[in-house]
Amino acid sequence: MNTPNFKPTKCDVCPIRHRAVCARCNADELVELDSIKYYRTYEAGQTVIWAGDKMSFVGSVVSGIATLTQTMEDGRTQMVGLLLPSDFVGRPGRDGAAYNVIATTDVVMCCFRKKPFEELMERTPHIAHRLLEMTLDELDAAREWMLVLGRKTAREKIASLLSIIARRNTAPTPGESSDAMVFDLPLTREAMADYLGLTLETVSRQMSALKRDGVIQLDGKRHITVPDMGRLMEEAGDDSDGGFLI
Amino acid sequence: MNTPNFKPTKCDVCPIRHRAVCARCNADELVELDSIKYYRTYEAGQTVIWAGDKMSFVGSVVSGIATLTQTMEDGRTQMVGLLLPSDFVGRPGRDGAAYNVIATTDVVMCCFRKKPFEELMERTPHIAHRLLEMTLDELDAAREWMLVLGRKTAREKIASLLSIIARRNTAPTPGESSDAMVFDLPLTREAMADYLGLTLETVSRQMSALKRDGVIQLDGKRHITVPDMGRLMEEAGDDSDGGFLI
DNA sequence: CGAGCACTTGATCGCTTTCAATAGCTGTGG
DNA sequence: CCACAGCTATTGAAAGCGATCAAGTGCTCG
Repeated sequence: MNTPNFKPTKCDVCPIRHRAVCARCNADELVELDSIKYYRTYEAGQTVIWAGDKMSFVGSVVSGIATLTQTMEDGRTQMVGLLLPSDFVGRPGRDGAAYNVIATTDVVMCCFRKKPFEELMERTPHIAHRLLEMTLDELDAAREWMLVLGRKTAREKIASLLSIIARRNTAPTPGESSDAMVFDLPLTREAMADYLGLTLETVSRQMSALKRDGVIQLDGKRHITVPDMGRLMEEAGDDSDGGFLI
Repeated sequence: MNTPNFKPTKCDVCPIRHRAVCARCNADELVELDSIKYYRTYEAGQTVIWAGDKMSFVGSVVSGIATLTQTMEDGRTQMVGLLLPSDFVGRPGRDGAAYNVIATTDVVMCCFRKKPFEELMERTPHIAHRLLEMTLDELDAAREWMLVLGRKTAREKIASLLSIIARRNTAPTPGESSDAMVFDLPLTREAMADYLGLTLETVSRQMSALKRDGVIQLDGKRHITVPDMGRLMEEAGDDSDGGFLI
C-alpha cells in the first residue's frame, strides 16, 4: 500500500498548494487543514475506492494519475473522470462513493477525514468557494467530454484525447516550433478506450492511422510527438485556434 | 419575447423556492435576492443564450424546460444538459456563455444581474453552499450520462432517457400498481437524438421497438405509459432496484 | 527460453447511420 | 371544404463504421 519513497510535506511547499481545494486558504486556514490531513499512497493499478463503499475521507491528488470509472453489471465500463494532481476526490455531504477510483500510476493523495473536513468547510468560505470553482470546471470538462462521446468519430475521439493530454502537459520542445508538443501517454490503450467509449482494438487502429498520416509520431507505445498541434486540433474536430481559450 | 400570461411572484410563494439556488436562504437573504431579481419569459423554440455571448445575468428556470447544447462547426450537436424548473443557468465568475440554451417549451426564468449576484454570493454562504450542492448533483448527472453515451446501445439509451424523465415526473397513475408511470415526453425525437448521441431515425425505430415489445405504450407521439418501471430499468441496463437510491 | 502482458493487425459481423419515401398533423388560403 | 405547405415522425433499403473474434508481434521478467 505504501510507495516507500514518499515524504509528507508541509503545505507551504506542497506542489499543488495553489491549485487544489486549499488554493485560496490563508496561513491560518492552512494550519487547520494541516491538522486534519494525512497522506496515503497507492501503487499503479490499485483501487483507491470502490463504488458504493463508504467513504471515510476526501482529498486531493498530490502526484500521479487516477481514473474515475463506472461499470455496468455485464462489465462494460466508462471512464467519467481523469484525476490529475490537484484534483479533488470525494463529495462532501455524501457517504457512499459513486464511482470507482483507480490509480493509473503510483499516486499520492492528501486526505482529510470527511467529518472534520465538512465542518471546516462550513466555517471556511475560502475552501467552499474553491471547491465550487473546481466543481464548475469539472462540470465543463464533463460536458465537453459528452460531445466527444456522443458525436465524434473514433478518429476524432483519439485526436481529442491526445490534444487534451497535450494541453495539460504544457512542455513545449525546446528548439522546435511552439506548436509542437512531446509527452508521455499516461494511459494504456484499454484506459483510452474506456475514456472514449471505444474498444481497445479501435483505439490501436486509430493511433496507427494518425501515425501513418503524420499527425503524431510514436516512440515506443507511449511516447508521443505532435509536430503540429493545429493539425491535431483539426483532426479532433475542434477549432484549430483552441475554442474557448479565445 | 413575452408570454403574456405570466405574473411575477413573491419569493415566498415561488414554486421553486425550496429547490433552487435560493433554497437555503432565510427571510433576510430572500429580501436581498428579491431586490435584484427580475423575470424573463421565452417562447418554445427561442434561444435563451448563444454560446460565446456575453452573459449579463444568471438565473433559475421557474417553469418550462430548456436544453443546454454544444454544436460543432459542421452542425453535429450534442445536448449536455436538460434544464428543469429550479435548475440554475450561468456560471458566476465567467463572462461568456459556454453553451447554447434553448427553450424547449415556454420558459419563465428568474434572473439576477450577474455582478450583484456575485457580490451577494460572496456575502451569503447559504447561496454559495446551495450552488455547490446543485453543481455536484449536475456533475453526477453528467457522469451518469457519459456512461449512457459511451457504452449503451441505442435501445438502452432510449430506455435510460425514458426512465430519467419518468422518475422526475413522479406522478403515479391512480389505481394502477405503483410501478406504472404515465407522462408526456417534453422532447421531440430530434431533441432526444441530440440528448443520446443518436440520429432521430434511430430514436424513432427504438421507440417503435419498445412499443412493439410492450415496454411502453404510446398515445399519440408524446404521451407515454410505462406499465412496469422495473422492466424499463432492465431495458436501460440499470439495476432494476434503482441503483444509487439504495 | 517461455510466460504474461500490452499492443497491433486482419477478417468478418452487425448496429447505427445515411439516404429516401411516406404518413399524420396543423395551419393557411383559395 | 379541400388543397397544400411545413413540420414531426415512421419506415425501408443500403452503406459504413466500429465491434467482435482471432492471430500475431514485441517487450519484460522470471
